Amino acid sequence: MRIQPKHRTAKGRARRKALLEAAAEIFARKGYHSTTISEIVRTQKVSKGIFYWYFSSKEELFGEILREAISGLRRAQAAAIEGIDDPLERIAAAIEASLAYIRLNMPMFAVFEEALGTETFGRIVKQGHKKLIGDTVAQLEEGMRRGTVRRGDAEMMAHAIFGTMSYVARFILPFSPQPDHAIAETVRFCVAGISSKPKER
Amino acid sequence: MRIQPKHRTAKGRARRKALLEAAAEIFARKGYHSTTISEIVRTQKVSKGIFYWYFSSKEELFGEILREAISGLRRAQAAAIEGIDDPLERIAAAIEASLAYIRLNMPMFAVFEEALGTETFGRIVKQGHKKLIGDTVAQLEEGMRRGTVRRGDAEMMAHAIFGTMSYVARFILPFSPQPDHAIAETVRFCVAGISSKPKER
Amino acid sequence: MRIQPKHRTAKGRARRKALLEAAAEIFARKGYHSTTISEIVRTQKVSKGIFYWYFSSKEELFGEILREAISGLRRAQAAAIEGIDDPLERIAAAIEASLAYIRLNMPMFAVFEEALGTETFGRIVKQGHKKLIGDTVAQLEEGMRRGTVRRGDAEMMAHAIFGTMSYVARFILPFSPQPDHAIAETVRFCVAGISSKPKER
Amino acid sequence: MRIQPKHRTAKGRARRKALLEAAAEIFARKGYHSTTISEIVRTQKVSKGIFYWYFSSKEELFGEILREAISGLRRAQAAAIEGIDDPLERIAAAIEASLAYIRLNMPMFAVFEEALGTETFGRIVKQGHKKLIGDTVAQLEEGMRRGTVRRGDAEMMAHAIFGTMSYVARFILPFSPQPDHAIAETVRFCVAGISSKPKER
DNA sequence: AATGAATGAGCATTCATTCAT
DNA sequence: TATGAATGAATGCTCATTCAT
Repeated sequence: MRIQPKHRTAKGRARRKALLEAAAEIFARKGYHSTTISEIVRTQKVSKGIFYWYFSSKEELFGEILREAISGLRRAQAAAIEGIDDPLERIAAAIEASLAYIRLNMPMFAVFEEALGTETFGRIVKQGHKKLIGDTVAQLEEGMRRGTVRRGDAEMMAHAIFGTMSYVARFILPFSPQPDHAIAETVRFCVAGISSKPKER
Repeated sequence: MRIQPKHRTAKGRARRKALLEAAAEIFARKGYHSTTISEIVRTQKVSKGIFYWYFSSKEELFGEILREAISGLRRAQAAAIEGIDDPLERIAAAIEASLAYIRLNMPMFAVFEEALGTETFGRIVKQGHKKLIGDTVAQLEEGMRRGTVRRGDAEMMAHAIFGTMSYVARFILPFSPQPDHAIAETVRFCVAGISSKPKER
Repeated sequence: MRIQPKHRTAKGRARRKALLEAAAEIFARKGYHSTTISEIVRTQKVSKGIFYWYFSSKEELFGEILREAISGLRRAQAAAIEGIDDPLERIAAAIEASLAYIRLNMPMFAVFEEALGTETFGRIVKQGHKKLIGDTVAQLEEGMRRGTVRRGDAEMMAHAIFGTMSYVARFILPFSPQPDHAIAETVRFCVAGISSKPKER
Repeated sequence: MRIQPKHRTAKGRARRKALLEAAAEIFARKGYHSTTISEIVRTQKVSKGIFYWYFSSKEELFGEILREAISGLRRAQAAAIEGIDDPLERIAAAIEASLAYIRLNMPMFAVFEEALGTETFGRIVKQGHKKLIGDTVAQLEEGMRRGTVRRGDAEMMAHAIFGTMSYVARFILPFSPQPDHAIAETVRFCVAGISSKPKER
């Protein structure tokens, strides 16, 4: 996929980044199909041709954005759980961090579903997905061993958490007047859903 | 929006329905943009012109499918909770019924996200959404009053439930070797997330 | 390649034929690459979209023209030699008929060379070529058996005849003030090149 | 047409030559239109801008290659006939030399036809053509005077010879397992086609 | 009701050429 | 000389929609 070792000058790198970010924003707002190269370059006031100097196709661009979004999320989660010992708390922290990350950095997540349906992007999304789920499953199993997480199908739990999280990030947070409250409630819901202890936390 | 006052004959109604169902199937499989009128009519071996005799536009067709999917889901939920008294159990039953319904009847749900992003369909989906959430909120509040549901933001809980549910329906059920297990685990997760009692159910 | 059993009405068939002929003429004049769909449809004063109702691509169109040109030439040759017994005379008649055919019906032959170089069309041209050469080789071998054609590499002779012929058709006939003279001279040259007898004919 | 008065340094001249040769090879392989400046410069690992330092346009570059190919052919022919007295033998020698020359030095000849069709290059090719034909006509007329070449239209004979030759060079030699045999057969065919004597040579 | 034909705006992509450094 | 960046016109093709019959 990576063919060209170009884009050497600072100006070039800046332009590429600007195009990438503009594209991410428009993709997030309109979806893959409704986003046109024309619109992307128009926001940067450059010619259409230059797009193809920096990206080999619309498809490749979208793939890059997708991959970056996923790996950014994983990094955010990894950073959030560092130094926390209890698996339940790690999961809570990861959820919180994920929601914050998605909210701040990536309206892009909205396009995941559309991408999932396609031949080309489905694989990318599914791969990222699998990794994210795997991360959570590891925590859950550790929690079950320690007794803080109720016994059950760890993978299904991870999916449920992910589903809740991605839904809230996309449909609630962007419109919520008190996003922090929404985040806290979501964490509470998920933790209650997997905890072995009565309620509370 | 436009309710066609035509299509009086039985043959006409049958044709319209056939087109609608063919369209739903293709939309679900390929998404809104990648579905073409050409393909829809091809499956029915009719000319493209005839499509515009039965539907005024691609948009209108999709809207109709969307609305039907949502109202079908609501009907399924309503039927499922009938005769059950405890709100927690009603919710559990509704989740179960919803998952079953989506699984059987509506790959269409996969296109919701794509629709949400658009100017035109976003409203439709959001409206249906609001109703579905409202249904659940009513149950939750009743449960809080009765003490079976833990105190908290009922709307956020409803959202969390809906998020989990729609995620599982789309990404887990279609690929799961034991869908019934997946449904049961999902119900368990959600109920645990809102229940005021220790664990169980 | 043939997918659609459409183009059913007389008007449709007429339009397709008109587009095909217009395309053949422009291809012949400008070559494959320099011919645009825009120009083809412009000559018929129809929209660009309609081109794709009748042809699935520029490539397919060109292939069809190519195949038709080749098979037309073979038919012309076959018709010309009918009823002639002596192989040498058959060849002479075939050359004459070919030149006449190409001159009248097919400036298209000019594009053969361009086509030969391409991945896609090379095969088509080569196939037709092979058949045409095979036809001539058969005559030559018969002539060698009967003693009217000098012994030698029949295939190379056939190639030489074909080369002379196609060159004359493309570069001489279109500009010659006396095409019949040019045709006669070409026949004379080829016959002399393969004949076993002194000069004459 | 434009003779560049620059490119004084040895390095510059070398670069120009390298680009020219790379271009010739690609033109020959892919044809004029399918050859891009990008590809040409890529083979030399230089930037696209530099191309326009050495050549004023793609067109000019191609014209230069065309002219060089033609004059090279004429030189090869002239060298081949030197010291031979009989016109028939001179022609035979010229054909042989031409075929060898084209085979070794110039896959470029394949692009002649494509060039012929264009406004811009047609003139160049035709001019070179005329000279080559003129050379042969002179020999033929001398041969007719001396009685070794049969009476007839010398120009048409020259064309026929050229046609055979260019066809063989392009379509037979590159694929022939015994090119020398093919060359000999071609010479035999042409000589027989113009000779006044029975057969032989 | 139904069809084949037709439209036209729009899209991703390519490429010869020019420019600033 | 040399480069990476930029331009802009053009191209093949798609597709929702309309029309004449």
